[in-house]
Amino acid sequence: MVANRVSEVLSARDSAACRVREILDRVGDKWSLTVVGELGRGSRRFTELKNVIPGISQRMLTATLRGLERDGLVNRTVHPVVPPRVDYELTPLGLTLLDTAWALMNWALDHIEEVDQARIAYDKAG
Amino acid sequence: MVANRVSEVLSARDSAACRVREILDRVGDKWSLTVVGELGRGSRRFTELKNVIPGISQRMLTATLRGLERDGLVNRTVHPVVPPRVDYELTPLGLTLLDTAWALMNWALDHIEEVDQARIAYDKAG
DNA sequence: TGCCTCAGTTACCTGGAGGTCACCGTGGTC
DNA sequence: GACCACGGTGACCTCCAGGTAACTGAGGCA
Repeated sequence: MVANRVSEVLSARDSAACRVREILDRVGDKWSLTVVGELGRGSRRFTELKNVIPGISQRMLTATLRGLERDGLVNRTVHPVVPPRVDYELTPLGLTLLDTAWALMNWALDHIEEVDQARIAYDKAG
Repeated sequence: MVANRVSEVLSARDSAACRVREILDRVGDKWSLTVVGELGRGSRRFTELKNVIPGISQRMLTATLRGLERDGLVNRTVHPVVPPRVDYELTPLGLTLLDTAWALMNWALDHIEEVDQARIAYDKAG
């Protein structure tokens, strides 16, 4: 994932921004929070996720789910049937992350328009 | 910044995860939140930021600050003196983002250790 | 016999984030 | 006349996140 890119230098720093970067390293990649958001609605199969998340490739869905599983945010349950059936669901830890993601979402809902306006103004002033 | 990488496809989606991605596209790059965090402590000059943020290059600090300014999160004040003096500070909008970043930070403080443990366990299980 | 589904894995390739380094103008100081 | 601080800008390069496409294996079904 995006991880480790930053941690090198910043691990020494103990500030708020540093802590924020640690989670961004873990879930700030292209698909993690999207997947967590979808799993927030309930348990999902691999192919269900693939179909419901537009644009995600099979490879990236696998990689994202592995990353989330590794971080203890998602449980992977394999049913030994054929064709294979694999269910994914949020762990309790994953649910707490979902809550925090909602805080982010609320900020977005409240302020994204302001940001867009600022962009337009900035670009017009150029 | 990281922006526009995702927006293409996901702009159609109206889910929580999508909204979260919008902000991650804006502030999820390598340095933005670190800079916002530092500016949360008060107004800073360009060189002050460069010195206090370990590892950031001049080019990236400039780019990051421009991005934040463009998004209306940071104010840039140029004092026409020599040598130049430029002050950066959070706008009110930037302050609201800082609050949200703190929510993220608190999640990190509370759960990063769990995540680390999960990683170790996952890697050991292979 | 051959094709289907599901859940991947692997090889290969590309775009762009971000790093390094050199350069700029201005005016004070030595 | 040379060097410094400050706040940049631009050329160049590297690395890797993430995309595409082909392949896998096991059993059901026709």
